Amino acid sequence: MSQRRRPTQVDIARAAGVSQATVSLVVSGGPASGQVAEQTRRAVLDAAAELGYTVNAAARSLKGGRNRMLGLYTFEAVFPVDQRDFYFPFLLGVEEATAEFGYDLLLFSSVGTGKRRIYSGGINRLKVADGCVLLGRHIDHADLADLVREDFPFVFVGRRELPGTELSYVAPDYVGATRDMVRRLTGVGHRRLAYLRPADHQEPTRDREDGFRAGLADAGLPDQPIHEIPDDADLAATDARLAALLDEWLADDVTALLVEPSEDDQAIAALERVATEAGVRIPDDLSVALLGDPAPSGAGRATGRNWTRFTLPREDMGRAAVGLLLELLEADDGPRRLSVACTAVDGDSVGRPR
Amino acid sequence: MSQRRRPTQVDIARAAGVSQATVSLVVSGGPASGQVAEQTRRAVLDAAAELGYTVNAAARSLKGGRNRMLGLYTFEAVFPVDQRDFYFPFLLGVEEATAEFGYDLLLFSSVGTGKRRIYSGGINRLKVADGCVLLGRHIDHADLADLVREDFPFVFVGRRELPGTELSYVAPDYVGATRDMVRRLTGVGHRRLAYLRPADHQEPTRDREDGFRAGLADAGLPDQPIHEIPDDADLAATDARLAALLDEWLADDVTALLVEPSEDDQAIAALERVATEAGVRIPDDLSVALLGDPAPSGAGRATGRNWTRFTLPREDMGRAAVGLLLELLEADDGPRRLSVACTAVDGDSVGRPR
DNA sequence: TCGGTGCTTTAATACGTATTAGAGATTCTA
DNA sequence: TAGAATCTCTAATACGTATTAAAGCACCGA
Repeated sequence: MSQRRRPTQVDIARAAGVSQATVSLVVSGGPASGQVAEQTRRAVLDAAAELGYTVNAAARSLKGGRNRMLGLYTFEAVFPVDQRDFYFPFLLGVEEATAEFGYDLLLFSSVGTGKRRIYSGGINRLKVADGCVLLGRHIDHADLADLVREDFPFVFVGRRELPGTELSYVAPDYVGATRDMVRRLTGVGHRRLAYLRPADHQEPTRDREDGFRAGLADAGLPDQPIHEIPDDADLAATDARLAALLDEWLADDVTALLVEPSEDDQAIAALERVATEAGVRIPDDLSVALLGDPAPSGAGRATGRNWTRFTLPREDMGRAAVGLLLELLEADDGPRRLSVACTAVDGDSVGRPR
Repeated sequence: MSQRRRPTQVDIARAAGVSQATVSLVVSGGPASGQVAEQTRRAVLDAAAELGYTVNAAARSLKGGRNRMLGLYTFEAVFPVDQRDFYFPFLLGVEEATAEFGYDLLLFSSVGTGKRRIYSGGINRLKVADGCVLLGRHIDHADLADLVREDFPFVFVGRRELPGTELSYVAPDYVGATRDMVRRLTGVGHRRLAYLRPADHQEPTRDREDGFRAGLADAGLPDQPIHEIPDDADLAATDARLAALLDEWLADDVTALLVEPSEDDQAIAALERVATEAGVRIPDDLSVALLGDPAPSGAGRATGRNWTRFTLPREDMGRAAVGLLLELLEADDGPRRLSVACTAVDGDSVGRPR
């Protein structure tokens, strides 16, 4: 009646009067499946149906080395409230693509990992999955080095560089998106543009700068001013700096401004404040476009303004990362990179030049 | 340097000059772990760290050990757009609690499983996890029976009954929530209440009825009318039926109505239509409270009205399910049940009696 | 010195599957 | 009709782990 134990291939074999190997041949439907006589095949299938046989995933993985599981490792907690909105689309894309390909998704909790312990915690857990998608800003470089050294297949969401190695990642096409944004501004008549970026000079920032220059070149315009906002300055200092810049721009007939959002969006909030104070209306007196999404909990969102910007194709990036990872599993012949187009968002912060 | 194959306990054993069994004792940290000499333990740990050892989940499950992984199996896709809002909080709760207890979460993709195929898919994948949280409305009873028969630890989100067995689940406290809602209505002066429920007579429906009666008893009121709305009727029929009921209630001096949301919320939409047509204003002429959340994509939400209702503590339920599951893993001594309190939501569909 | 007593380690085994070399049986070829 | 070719099936094995009975060892009391 109700067995305590699930029926195995051995049970089926006994019932059908064949060997376990034959059962395996029939049910796994592998390449050698055709060599089984129709009559035998039928007997096995009948017995399997009769006993309610199902394959044991653990055993199959053990034998084959693959688990048909993809991991998602996040360097920060994905779910906490203030991050939820930002990370969810990535998660969504990863989950959908994973399911589509018939894999299961293993979410690794980095929460409370604190110290890296080899067995229970730490990066090694990842390896129960066939490969891993990595998500999050604040990478533990030691962990990352471990993964690379051990030749574990993984794909980053977002561009990552590790000196001396080639990582696989899916990155937004910041160059193209920025170029398009410039094109859009010049398209409505702007001829003097300024560009405001955080002080730290990572790749995403450099890419946007390249896009900025390319956009200007497209429009046959000369290079235009690029300004930095220190990330760690206090509010007052930021305001003062921006006020000075604003004067400079107005004096210089700048009619449009590109701003790269930083992690806290201080600059964006400050800009809104300073402009209001100086009687400069956006977009009437100055068009402003953001080169990316305002920070999820940052001031840029808090202002309530619907900024003209481009937005990360987060879901697509998640999906693409899974695709890349599966390629990597298929043939581990080197790192994979992929650029995904950003989506332009019409806001109300861009108009025609005065 | 970078091995192609993942190091196993045998590799560690060789490196540390001990046996595989010793390695297993050290790294699995089981009950007999203390019997290993400190010096040996250290040697093993060092070798493991050196080689980057990680346990093979498949092998461990096959053997019957624990993985510190909890599964989340959904009978429908959790993420598809139209369900996203509804299921997400459960997922959130499950994920948070899982992480809190230091487990990882394995999301099983039921997507595309369609027919239960004997070989690749099916319910048995679940067993790579230590236990499983089950989520979703449309259960495959055969799958469920399998799980029970095999004595696999799982906890349902939502009350489930399987004839002949005792399942573990976390369920909303419909009795208490309904009782509170009645109390609230009688508290503001209502003395004649009516109760509208779908035709199918599942436990959740029965619970609410019990709560209704209890609430009436609390207020010292006699039993009040209970009406059914057939679930499969067409729109016109539903409208006609409701119109008739509305007349009846008004003639009977009913001032407040309790409605149990059904899967498609036809009744709620119909109620709004019929009331408008008859010139009956909600809540001025008739107070209406929902005994639960309107269906995620149903008409009840579409009306745009902010119904006074109670809402499922979805996140709490997810968390509680994980807690129960961990208890179950600790001591498999029988099914566990838990009731979670619902949250009252102030809407604008309830007022004082006319 | 001998048997006993903790203490530490190991050999052996089972879990359920996929694969491979080859064994039997049957049919084809010359 | 012998030998080759073909068709079916099976025995044996490996995958990596947890568990258990027992082995080895040092130390102790008698």
